[in-house]
Amino acid sequence: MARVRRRSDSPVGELQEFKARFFRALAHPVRIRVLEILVHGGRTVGQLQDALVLEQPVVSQQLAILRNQAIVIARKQGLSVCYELRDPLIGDLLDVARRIFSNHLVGTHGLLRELRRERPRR
Amino acid sequence: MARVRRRSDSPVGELQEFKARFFRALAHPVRIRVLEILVHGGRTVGQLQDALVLEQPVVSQQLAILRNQAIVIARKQGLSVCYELRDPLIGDLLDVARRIFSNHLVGTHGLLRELRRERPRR
DNA sequence: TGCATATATAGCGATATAACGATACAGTAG
DNA sequence: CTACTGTATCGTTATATCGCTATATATGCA
Repeated sequence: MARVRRRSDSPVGELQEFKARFFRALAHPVRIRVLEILVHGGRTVGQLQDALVLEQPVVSQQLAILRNQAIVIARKQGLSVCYELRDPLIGDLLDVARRIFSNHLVGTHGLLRELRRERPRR
Repeated sequence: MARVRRRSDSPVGELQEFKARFFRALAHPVRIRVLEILVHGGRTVGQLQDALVLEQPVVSQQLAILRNQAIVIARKQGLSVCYELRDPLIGDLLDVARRIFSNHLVGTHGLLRELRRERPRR
């Protein structure tokens, strides 16, 4: 059965590929945590390393992925490198995501309590 | 050099794993496109198939992934199955993402023009 | 120059995800 | 029951990502 295609129906294209790469960059627990920390301001690699309790190469590697998608930017300051969000909207994105999880997790995991503990920004 | 950990520094945990799984479900061009369509209302698999110009198993498979993360829900209506967003906030999430891309793409790809063409919802 | 600190990248095995074709299942009609 | 339509799942191969270790770069200082 041949279906009729409306003008507004557009197939999957380059723009969706681009967006998918962006979301893929967010799709890792360490990178999520990094962004949650950077929402509160810039941090050096060493500071992130301590906060995350991870080996240095792990942190640098994940930061490189975020850098490649221009989600964070790096500023050299002396011997260390300070990372920050390229766009504060990233914080908004995480907030919306948190609200979605909050709606969804009601009654399911004990994760909900932990989620509630995360304070809304500002 | 031993660094001091602040009380507010928490390592990567289960909650971040959960969030990462969520973003990973978004991290695919077909799934992005599906959600962009579902923002405007429920669609059957066949309707999505036509809009996306893809084989049926491809569409079902991607829908299954979105279903597993409870991003969409399925309602049977007669012979066909209608999918819709579980939470309208998903649309908000895509909007914020679009604004981030818009900031970022200025002057880079010709993708920007295509992005601008996407009308804000409501 | 030589050394220490801070960060970045490379190499590699294990695992996961993607793409694609074939097939199975569910509901309705006859 | 059989056949048909709409949807879901399976199986396989190709590719990408992860986690880890070793190593490389870059900067500051003696």
